[in-house]
Amino acid sequence: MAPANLKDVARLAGVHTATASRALNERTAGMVSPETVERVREAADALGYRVNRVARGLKMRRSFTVGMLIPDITNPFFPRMVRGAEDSLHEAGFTLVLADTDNDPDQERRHRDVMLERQVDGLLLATARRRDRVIDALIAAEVPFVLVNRTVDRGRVAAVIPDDRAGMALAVEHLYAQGHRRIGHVGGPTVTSSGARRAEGFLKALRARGLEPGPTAEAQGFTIEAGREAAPAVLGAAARPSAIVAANDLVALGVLDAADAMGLSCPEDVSIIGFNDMAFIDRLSPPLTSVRIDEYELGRRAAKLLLSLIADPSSKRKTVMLAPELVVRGSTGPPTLD
Amino acid sequence: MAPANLKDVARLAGVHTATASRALNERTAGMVSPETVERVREAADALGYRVNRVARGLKMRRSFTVGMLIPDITNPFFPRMVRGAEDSLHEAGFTLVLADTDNDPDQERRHRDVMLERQVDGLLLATARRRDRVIDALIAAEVPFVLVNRTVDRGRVAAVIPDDRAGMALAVEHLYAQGHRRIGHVGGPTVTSSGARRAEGFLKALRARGLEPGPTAEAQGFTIEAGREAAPAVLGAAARPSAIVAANDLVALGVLDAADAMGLSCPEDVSIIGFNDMAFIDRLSPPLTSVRIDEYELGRRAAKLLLSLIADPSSKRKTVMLAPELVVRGSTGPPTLD
DNA sequence: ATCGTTGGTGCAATCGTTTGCATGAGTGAT
DNA sequence: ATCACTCATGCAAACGATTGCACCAACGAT
Repeated sequence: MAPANLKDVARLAGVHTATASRALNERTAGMVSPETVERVREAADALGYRVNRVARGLKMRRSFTVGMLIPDITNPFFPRMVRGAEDSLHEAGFTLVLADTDNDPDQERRHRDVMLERQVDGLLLATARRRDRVIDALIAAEVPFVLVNRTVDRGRVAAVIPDDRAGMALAVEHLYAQGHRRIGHVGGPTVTSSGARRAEGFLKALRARGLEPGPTAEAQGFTIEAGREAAPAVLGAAARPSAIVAANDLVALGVLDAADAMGLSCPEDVSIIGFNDMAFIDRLSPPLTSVRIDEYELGRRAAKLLLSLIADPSSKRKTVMLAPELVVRGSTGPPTLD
Repeated sequence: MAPANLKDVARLAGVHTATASRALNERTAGMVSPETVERVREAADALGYRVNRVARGLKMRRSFTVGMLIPDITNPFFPRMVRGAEDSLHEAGFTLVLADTDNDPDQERRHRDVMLERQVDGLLLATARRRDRVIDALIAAEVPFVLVNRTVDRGRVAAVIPDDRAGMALAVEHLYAQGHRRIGHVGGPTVTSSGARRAEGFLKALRARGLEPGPTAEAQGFTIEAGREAAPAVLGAAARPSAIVAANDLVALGVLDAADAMGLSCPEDVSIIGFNDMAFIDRLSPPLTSVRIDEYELGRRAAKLLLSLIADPSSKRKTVMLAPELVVRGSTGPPTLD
């Protein structure tokens, strides 16, 4: 037996579908007499009526659905972010559609298109590159969207990102205070704002302390693997740094692996700092000192921003920066004198 | 300017919308002359036409959308599962709608309803309890669904779960081989099939070796916190076990914490085995010995099963069990003689 | 008694597709 | 030349809701 529709409810209640629709809708129930509302509600209950949101969406040209594109849910950085977004979305009656893109522009494009075809009311993107054609097209099409974690170089866009430069300053300051003077950096891909801004922030913080820039390298991705590959260039530099700031926690783990492979131990031979303070990073050996970003809040704020953009498309696109916080653990310590 | 619809395309190509629809659809393009198909395609390209899947879904009574309910994406067990499901779904042209329920039946019910209102073609549930009203309703409504990771006690349902009993046998055998004779268990909530089956499997494996059942306790959830709270009952038993098998990795971490708090070290004073072999569990200190479950495969198989159920609703509901594998690491070792 | 107002309801169009059926042109067999 | 078919296309009715507008009854004010 097919599920009941509005017409069935209306027939049972002895009213027109228009009246039934109004009676069932919070916003319009005031137009209908209280007795009728009651009668319609009873009929709906009796039939187990549930509104068909697809039909409603077609008519209202609003799907109450938001798409979210992330590189990879399997990367422990993202789940908290997704959860933050999901929670505020649900609170507002929206549904989340999720897709992973593996940082592949083709996949991003494809998923973006499918989501638009599904008439999502807006998009949450954690996949931005500094120059991003996928995003340019979104701007051109005037689709409401908010960038999360990463942003683009130019154009007024809505974004919620960590204060990357401030985070790097915290990291460098901590190492400086512990006595480190030769500090290296294993950065992330500079095609992303996180990679670029963190590298900049690192250099700026060094300069602020009057230190020479230490050896740096660029990891090809924000992954353990990429960190492992990039690290030797820094660890093996002529004047080996006594400390390394990594672009994020996964890269830091890669650096840790590389150090291990070179027979260097952490923090005795080299201190290492990560970025994000991912889940479980505190239980590794050694527990990683990291620049904490509230990932949940990142997602939550982005969703809220998107909702306001959807409600009022003419509202100002703004970039929100979340303040980082340093969490000191076992992977950093004073340099060994030599 | 509103995005182009089929009528616009048809007008530009000089044909009826029906013809345009057929021309653009792979399946029906054969009904239309090749020249017309070409003309319609060009018109569609020129206008940047994208099909409105909401409208299509309404007409076809198929949304090509699948809902997935999980307890909490933030729990490192789930991301790989979600990813597995997502990948096979996308491959088949379906979209994934995700929701977290925090193991709260009310939330499960609410999300289930919203998803049905959104006309999802089927549901993937990682939230099952052994007796589950939410699921009973799904059966009654004849909605295609597949359970993942956990299943229900009765009724023919489609499910993809790990072979919990076999997994526990692997764990117990390993400990036995290392010389352990007094083995305890910190189980998960027995309202779930995982909790119940693993506890059963544990006892059965002991009996198979002719061992007395060691001390056991039931954690209130599959979390570190719950493991920490339940562990003392086992660790503090009159005859302290030399090894403990935990219901999953998070519970194992809780047990580890509790042991630590009691001044016991692992694996010297007590060996600990987890279940699932979650991401990063190999990098903790000590690296956890665990019963490996292929989480990605769990999600992938469940999605495939669901797709076949959607394609043919009358097809047989079957339970697929995935074989576990033991991964031995630093948290287990021979018992210390005393 | 008349008129304007208000409140409740119904009518019908509409959102953008898909699809069963009708139609008409062209083709080949008889 | 006729008939039966096939092929390509158009027509119009859905799918299940929402909503602007029209309508009508009741009511209070003058």
